Amino acid sequence: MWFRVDPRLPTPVYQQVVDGIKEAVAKGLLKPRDRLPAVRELAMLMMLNHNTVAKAYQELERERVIEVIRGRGTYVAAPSLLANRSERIVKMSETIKQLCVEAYYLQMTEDDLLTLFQDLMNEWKREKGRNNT
Amino acid sequence: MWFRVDPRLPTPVYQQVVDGIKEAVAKGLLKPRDRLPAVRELAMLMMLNHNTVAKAYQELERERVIEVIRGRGTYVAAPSLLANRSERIVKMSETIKQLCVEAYYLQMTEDDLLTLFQDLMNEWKREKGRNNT
Amino acid sequence: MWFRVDPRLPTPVYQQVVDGIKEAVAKGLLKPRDRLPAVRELAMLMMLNHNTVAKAYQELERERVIEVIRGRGTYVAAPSLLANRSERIVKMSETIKQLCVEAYYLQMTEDDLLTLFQDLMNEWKREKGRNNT
Amino acid sequence: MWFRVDPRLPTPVYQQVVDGIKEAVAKGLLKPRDRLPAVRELAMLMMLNHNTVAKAYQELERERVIEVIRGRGTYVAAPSLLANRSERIVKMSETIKQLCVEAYYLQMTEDDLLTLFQDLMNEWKREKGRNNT
DNA sequence: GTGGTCTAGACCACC
DNA sequence: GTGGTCTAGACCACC
Repeated sequence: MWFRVDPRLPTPVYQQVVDGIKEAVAKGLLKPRDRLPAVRELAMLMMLNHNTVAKAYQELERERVIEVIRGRGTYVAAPSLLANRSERIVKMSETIKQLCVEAYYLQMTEDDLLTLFQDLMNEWKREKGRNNT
Repeated sequence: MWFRVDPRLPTPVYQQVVDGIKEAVAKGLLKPRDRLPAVRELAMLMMLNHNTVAKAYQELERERVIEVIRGRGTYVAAPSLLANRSERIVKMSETIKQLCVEAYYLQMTEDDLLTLFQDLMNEWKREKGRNNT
Repeated sequence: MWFRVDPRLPTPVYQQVVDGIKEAVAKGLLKPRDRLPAVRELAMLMMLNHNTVAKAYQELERERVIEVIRGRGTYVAAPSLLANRSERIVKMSETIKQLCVEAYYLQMTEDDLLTLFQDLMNEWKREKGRNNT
Repeated sequence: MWFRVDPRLPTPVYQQVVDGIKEAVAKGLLKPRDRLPAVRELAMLMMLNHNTVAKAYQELERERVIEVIRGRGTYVAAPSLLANRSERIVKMSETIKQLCVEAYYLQMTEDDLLTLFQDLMNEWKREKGRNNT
């Protein structure tokens, strides 16, 4: 499977499934039109109840990450853009602010943070490249 | 007060208090040795149950953000370094990865993200400068 | 074809076929005694499983919208009146009530709703006129 | 209670709860800031499982009809407006179109439909007036 | 007391 | 085979 789930974490299991699949799509491990495992199949593989996986799939469908075709199966959706530019920037800014607070408590300098950020972006880009060829 | 709390958000109220105070400290609005309001005082000001504020203070003390001196009051702690370098990098990397996933779904290019990141870091630095003079 | 079908919608595909054909008949695009495509033909045209189309035709026959004559084909039925006046009013009232609830949440005033209703009724009438000449 | 639920209907029970509460709010039986029964309380009253009611409440929160404050209770939300004018008109038009199709099959004339519509709107207005005084 | 999550297991509509 | 719903019952975090 493309991700793991740990029931001991405070994050609900169904949310971990949502995050895991979103990450796999973002990385290019799952591409638009790819078929996802059936609800009960994924539940079996990950040792979860089918209701938990169903809830994750429903949430992913609501976020337009996947498309559920009843009686047929579940597929990765074509990318779609909902929010406008300014809304997107507000959202990203919020996440970046949290990053800065975290960096403060880990006593990283602004330069350390910027360097780490650039390194990881490059690695991320490379990984996506590998998955797309 | 240095932050706001919204009970309707899915984030627990006590966690919002924790995050708000950590952010105020990171921004320099609250400095080491500054005194925080008493539990019941802050609860009154923010219209919260005092148990909620008490729980937040306990969590902040556990994270060594504040120091509670019984009978004397609650103070912002001097900065301390707990994790070692590699642990710190692992933690930050996890947060940055989440940032990349979020950026993917908002269809931001790597360049847009990097630019936004640099802009916000500069703004953050300026704001800290203002609070420290 | 006189309508479209989207398997991703929560409405079952066979129901979309039923609704589409009923709408085409109501608009006068299909008139009594017009011949409908054979099940497998319509299935091919709309890229559907023939079982799905067969189920839709069965439902339409049950509602007396179409008539299936074995070995001959499928035809739009002559209009017939099943329910009595009071039952009809109860049914329409239920639908109108849902309309009012929806209007409330879209914050439309009664006047806006009435105006929109009258406009659409006129447009509907004109469209039917065009199809009947 | 302000509505009924029938498990034999094809509409899922949790959806009937959603519709029932939305209707009660639209009619003014429930007003902003009113407290709803606790999940388990409503479940008991309506002879449903608490999970079913919880699912309904979550859906209502997503649609911004109610606000859930964890650990405290559930309240009717202040009215909010999300869609813009043209989107709202598109949505209402879709519902009105369905109304016209239904009217055709019940062989109501346009005049009958308009009269019925106006009558029900007046009744609806009166009922809301009663609940608001 | 409040809502949220999860498993187990049954039943159902749809394709 | 596919996803969706529902009950029963347990456990949990939060206020």
